[in-house]
Amino acid sequence: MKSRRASCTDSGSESSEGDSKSPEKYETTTRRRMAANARERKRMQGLNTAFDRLRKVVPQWGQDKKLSKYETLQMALSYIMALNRILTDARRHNAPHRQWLDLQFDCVQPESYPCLVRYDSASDQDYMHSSFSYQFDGHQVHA
DNA sequence: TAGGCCATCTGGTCCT
DNA sequence: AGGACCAGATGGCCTA
Repeated sequence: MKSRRASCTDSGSESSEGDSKSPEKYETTTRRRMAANARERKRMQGLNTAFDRLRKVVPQWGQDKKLSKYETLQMALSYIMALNRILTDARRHNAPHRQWLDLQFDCVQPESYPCLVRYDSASDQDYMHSSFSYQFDGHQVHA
């Protein structure tokens, strides 16, 4: 792991704030801050692990450079929409394996994932529509 | 060298 | 009280 912020110690309390406190209070505050920093690092590492897992299942079209976090989210959104569209079209055209497709289709409906897809407002819906097709370096997922 | 991306620290807020 | 989550600030690394 890269060590950033060489000027900042892990205590993070190089300021003169502690000067006005008793040594005990200062020590307690410092200890809590260090613990909080460690938790935050761990939380962010978990978040980055999740981003890495997402990158692995999202199309990259031969991009040698890994997608940024923002690009990963946009690509995932478009990718999900595209897959949904495929299922919808296949179902509409009465494709072979209709039963199987119906099952898959039901599984990807928004009501099956209320925690993942929610339109809390009209603006949310507008945002979804505006983000529907994500363009990345000339590539685009049409959905 | 500027700009993009990222890791880390930090203080605030909310929740248990 | 303490942990989780969040957003702002800061500074390092990398690339065009």
